[in-house]
Amino acid sequence: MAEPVYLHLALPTPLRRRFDYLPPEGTDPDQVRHWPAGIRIRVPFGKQELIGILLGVSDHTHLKATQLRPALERLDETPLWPDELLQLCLWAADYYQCPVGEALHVALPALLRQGAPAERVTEPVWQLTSEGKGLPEGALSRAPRQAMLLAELQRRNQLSRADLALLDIPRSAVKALEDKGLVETAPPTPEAPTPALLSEQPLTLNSEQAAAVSRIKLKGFQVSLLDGATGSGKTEVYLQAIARTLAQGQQALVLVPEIGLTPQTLARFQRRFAQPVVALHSGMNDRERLDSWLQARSGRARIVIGTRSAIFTPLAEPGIIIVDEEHDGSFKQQDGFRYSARDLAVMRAHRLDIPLVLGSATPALETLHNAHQGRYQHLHLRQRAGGARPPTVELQDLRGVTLHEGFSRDSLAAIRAQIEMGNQVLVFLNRRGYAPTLECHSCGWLAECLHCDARLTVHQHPRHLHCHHCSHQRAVPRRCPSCHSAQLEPLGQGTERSEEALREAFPDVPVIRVDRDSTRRKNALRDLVAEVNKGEPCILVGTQMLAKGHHFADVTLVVIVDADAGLFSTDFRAPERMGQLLLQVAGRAGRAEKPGRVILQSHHTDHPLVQTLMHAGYHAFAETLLQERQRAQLPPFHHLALLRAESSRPENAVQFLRLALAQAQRLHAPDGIISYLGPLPAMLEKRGDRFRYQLHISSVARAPLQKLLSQLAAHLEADAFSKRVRWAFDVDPQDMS
DNA sequence: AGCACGCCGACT
DNA sequence: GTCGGCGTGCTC
Repeated sequence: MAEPVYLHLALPTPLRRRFDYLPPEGTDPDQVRHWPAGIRIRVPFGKQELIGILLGVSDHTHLKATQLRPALERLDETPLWPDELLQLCLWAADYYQCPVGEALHVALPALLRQGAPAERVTEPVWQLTSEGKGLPEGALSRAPRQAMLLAELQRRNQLSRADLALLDIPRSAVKALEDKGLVETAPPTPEAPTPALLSEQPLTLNSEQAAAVSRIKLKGFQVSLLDGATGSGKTEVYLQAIARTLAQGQQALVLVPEIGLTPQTLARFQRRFAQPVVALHSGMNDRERLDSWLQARSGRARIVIGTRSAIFTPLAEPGIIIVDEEHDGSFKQQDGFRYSARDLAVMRAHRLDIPLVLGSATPALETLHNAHQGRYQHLHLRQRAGGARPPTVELQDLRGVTLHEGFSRDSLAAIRAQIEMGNQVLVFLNRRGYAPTLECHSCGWLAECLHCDARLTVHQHPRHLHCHHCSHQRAVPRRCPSCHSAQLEPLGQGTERSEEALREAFPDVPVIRVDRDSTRRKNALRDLVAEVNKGEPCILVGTQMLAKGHHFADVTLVVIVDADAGLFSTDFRAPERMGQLLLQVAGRAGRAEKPGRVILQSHHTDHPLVQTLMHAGYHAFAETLLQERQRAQLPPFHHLALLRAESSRPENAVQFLRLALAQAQRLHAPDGIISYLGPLPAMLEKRGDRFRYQLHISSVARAPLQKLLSQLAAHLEADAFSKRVRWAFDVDPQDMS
């Protein structure tokens, strides 16, 4: 009789264990022995059924025969990931101290998690009818979406549903052309390789851009930091580096920040390359995401552009990875599997032995440090492409100055001057809503959230109080709940209030607010951006949504209402983020021939960090911060991990962390290598009725920290007390809140 | 995480 | 007399 054989599976549970099963009933053990890692297996689990990932097969198990149950079904013929990517996921689960099953789960498109077949469903495609082909160019000028569809079909013959989504062409436009008899559906033609590489001429590079492209390797591992101010033409460098990769028959993976994946970004790649481009982002439905994923895996898609989780896209012939705006916080997942897509990109490129480009105008301190250490190649783009001049930046000292709804008289005058000259103005304020809180003028009562340690934000459209931390909402009280006075006043500035104030001050120009609330509707942001890009004078008021991924060529003045947020935070990364955000916003001005001007309103104009940023620039600013980090033994000089715990009972979370600290100290006594801090309350101690605390573990070296975390995780999981709290590690935390 | 079991308060 | 609150325990 054949030796018994056991399946070792990763299951989507928070348990840090692998689960062993018997092969499904009726399978031949000698065949099962050859099942590859990375296929999905459906199994019974308690009273439920789960889909697990096969990690391996062996003739050993630590369990007794009575404890084992047979698996139900093998779901895949071939592994879902190439071995390279499965290994990367396993490495990441270990590095970020996340249960393997959860990590592998996050790395899969939703439909595959649910058991859908890993095959493309062949959908019909749209093509022109003979009547449609006869139409002259520039027809249907009164229906721009339909005209765009027509133009695309004339250029590319056929468009799939995914192509339409990528080009942002609504189904209504397709339907309209079908009804007119200009467009018809057809079965998809078998895939023919597109011979042409480019569908438009590349731009001429300036000397720095050309040098950058030539210094990016064609083959072999290399990390390049492409360090160039807004408008210096980083994207063109990416495009030309990608073109070389495509020319040698390989694919490109491009990661962009969450709100950076705009239709404009996609359109730029689509326009340039005659080869299939697919996107992967949160705005797509499950079917579209799976389709892009499968096209990347099969190698049909030659360029994959996606947000954070796209780092887990399988590629048939990977050739280059690009991470745009690499400093952006959205590359770090903030719950569950807390991975950094940028850091994993470095690891993946290394394991694939291919080049990686990290691009930013304001590189992360970690990245700059790596460049200084010679681990990354540092490529500078100092010239502004297209001859645009950098904006002039001036500080507006607010001390002792009368403010009109948050604006100084000088700022308002500057806005007026630009509007009168027919230009556009951008007002930046990183606070949505009307006012950050509601105060009783007679007794000092403040509107606070019942579920969090936070003030409620006043909103006017519609009028209500809103907690930005737990999404709790309440009506605005008419009288103070404490002293019954009617003198309740909104305190401080939000985007809604600035919008209102600017409308009153400038009744003749449109004031356009851009924040999460004003862009909730589908396509709202696109429509607002299109409106602004008509070039008519207007005032844009908005949050950091305005700072990323959008170009407003006619903006000549940027007013930053409050430059001080972040100077006095307890989060050690706050000043870095402040500097990056200010420069990103400032970069919106003066992109075209028109020179730009930036006004920074501040109560701390003589703060050394503000001074350095203003007068010496981002690199000197970053240098100062790096020196502070070194002195304070913070990242990137020391490595940091948090053990986070939360519970509806604060004493449970604190007690859990105390036990964890004691255990950690037994495993690795504090010495010159590892040190401990805490338990400390999180920045928002109570959030959504849960009390949150953290233990900081810092280490001079990676390896001992890694070893400690693995051992500690095993101990914690075995401890019965750990079941009373929600706990997780956050390795390389990006946000201390 | 799910999903069970298990023992104490306000309802038909 | 039951429905259901969430504490505790288990899942190959």
